[in-house]
Amino acid sequence: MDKFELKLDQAARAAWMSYVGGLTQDEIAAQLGVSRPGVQRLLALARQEGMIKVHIDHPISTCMALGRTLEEHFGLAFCDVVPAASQGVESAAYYLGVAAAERIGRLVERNAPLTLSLGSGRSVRAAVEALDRTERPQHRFVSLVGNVARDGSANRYDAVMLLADKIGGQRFLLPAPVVAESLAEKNALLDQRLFRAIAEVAKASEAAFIGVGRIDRRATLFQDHFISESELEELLGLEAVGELLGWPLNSRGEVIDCSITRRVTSLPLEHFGKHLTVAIAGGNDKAPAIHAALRGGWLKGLITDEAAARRIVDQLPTT
Amino acid sequence: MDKFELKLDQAARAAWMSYVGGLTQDEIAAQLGVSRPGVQRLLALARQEGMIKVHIDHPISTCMALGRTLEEHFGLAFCDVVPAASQGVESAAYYLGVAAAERIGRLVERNAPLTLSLGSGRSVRAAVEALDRTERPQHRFVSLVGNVARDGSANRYDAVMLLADKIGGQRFLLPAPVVAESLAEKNALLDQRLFRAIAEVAKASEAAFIGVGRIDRRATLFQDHFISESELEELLGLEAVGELLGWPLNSRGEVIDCSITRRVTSLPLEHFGKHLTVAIAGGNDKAPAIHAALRGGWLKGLITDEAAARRIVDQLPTT
DNA sequence: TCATCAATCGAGCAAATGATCGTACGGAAG
DNA sequence: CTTCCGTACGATCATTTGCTCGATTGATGA
Repeated sequence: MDKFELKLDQAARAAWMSYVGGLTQDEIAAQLGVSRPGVQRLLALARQEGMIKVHIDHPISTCMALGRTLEEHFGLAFCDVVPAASQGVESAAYYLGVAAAERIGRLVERNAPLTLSLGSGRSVRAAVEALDRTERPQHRFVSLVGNVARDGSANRYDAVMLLADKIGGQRFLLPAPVVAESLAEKNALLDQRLFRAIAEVAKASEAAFIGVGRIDRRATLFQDHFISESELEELLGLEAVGELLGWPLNSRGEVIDCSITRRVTSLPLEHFGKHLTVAIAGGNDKAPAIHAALRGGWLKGLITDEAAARRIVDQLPTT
Repeated sequence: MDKFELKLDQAARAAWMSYVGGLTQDEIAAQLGVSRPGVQRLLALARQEGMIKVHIDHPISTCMALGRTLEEHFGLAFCDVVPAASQGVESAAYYLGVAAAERIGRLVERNAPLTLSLGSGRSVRAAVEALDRTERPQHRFVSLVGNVARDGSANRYDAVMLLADKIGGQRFLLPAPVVAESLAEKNALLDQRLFRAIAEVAKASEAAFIGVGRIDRRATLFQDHFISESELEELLGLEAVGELLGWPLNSRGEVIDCSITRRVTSLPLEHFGKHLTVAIAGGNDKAPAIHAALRGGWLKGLITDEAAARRIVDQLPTT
């Protein structure tokens, strides 16, 4: 056992004494024969290494009720609703990420090989960041959207690399922009053998965790220059309210046919009919986009927050 | 939803924000619109109601190694070793109780009807106290030792009542002292229809969680006046080192035949051959008694602490 | 309607925790 | 063997949490 493993062992013991035994850091220090700040560091290490699993074993009724309503109305396999965070976009993504990590964790813990696909987005990334490490080299992870921005840099919200690092599986990335410059460029990309091979892996995946994009000036598609200002206006003019994997949707959840749609390089949404397609998205501002995705019937699972869930539920026809 | 349920809901939300979201109590107070001490009270309520489940997802190597050694040497289905507590008997029982509650919880969570039997003892009681509530009215819980002390009061360490309250199952208590005043009294008790009915339920149980008693002046049998001082000396003279369900054992784990043994009203240990019989006991002083029970082959599972485990392992023949 | 009692609240204080900074130690390289 | 760099430690300080006590509010009974 090397030094780091000894450290982890001691951190586990300190964590056990603190969280289970209810001892103070001073008490633990006395028993382990280290200083009080040393115990503090051991506990911090235990938290950082993801050893401490906290589960709140009591449903929050309002979140549960919202989730049940959305499951029933849209025929979802599940809908997890986390408490709303009112402190900024990062912490909202973190809450969603923790809940999503629990779902992803349950899928990847099995031994039979699994092919899992990921979209992009801040919440999808947060989910992978919140996921604990494990060793399942038999699994495969594949990107559903291109991981290259228009300037050639990697997509900042792509998480397949990190997921494969954590779980040890094979990784399949799309070296392409989500929206091509032209129809010719898109066709050239789709014709590439690498592209077709990755598309086949994606089609074979059992589950997909994806974000939901909004269509406004803060949309990633616009901010990362995949579409121009005039194209944004075109989408808004066609009443686009959101996007899934780059495909723009109107409020009924229909993919809008326009010049942008023809240049999207992602696998068409129709291919995901048999997948467990799970969206990870929340926030008041995202509610219209999430609602559209639900109405379009593209989703089998949803991980959202209270703010978005409430806003969607408020707009459902009453029965 | 009544006021207490609203309170529990709010406590769950505060707990989620604190333990999962990592927010401070001031931050939670701002979001929930209550005072900071109010949040502190909500978190205290959440802890008191057992909503917060903490699991340390990393083994402590020394505990694990001791457990594996004892499993292999004595052919146990499992051996859980918790870190030693050095702060007094109550906290040692608490550590053992938490680990045992996890095992009991896994058994009772199933839906198929289960019959579970319990011995008595401080650690058995601590296990039931640490167990979370659930609703399984189809289960049955039965006492393995009489729940009546010599003066007619209820056994202070009997936990079947509490267990049945928490899980909602049927309860079968033995209205008898663990050691009768005389052989005639014992025979009269065993002849009672109620007694025989409860004994049949106990025989039908799949698992039994029992304590291990010591034989010295601090033994419960002596302190609660089931045996006299001269009888204690008799047991010590016969080299009794421990007891299971009132049955005294020598260091080889054999039940000692003597005047006390003939008056014990519990089900004889031979009846438990096919049960998952799990002892919950720890502490340096209990090590000889636990070791005797192991050598006698009476146990299929053990939940102990590091101090006891190390002392037993140190006495095993080396190979 | 008023008085009393119980429950809950928040201010404030003590205890516990989280983090920073200066120092020391160990290992590696020259 | 010496020097330098990186890591870890403990003292100390700032922040957070746990708890107590006095005050307030609400409910119940006369």
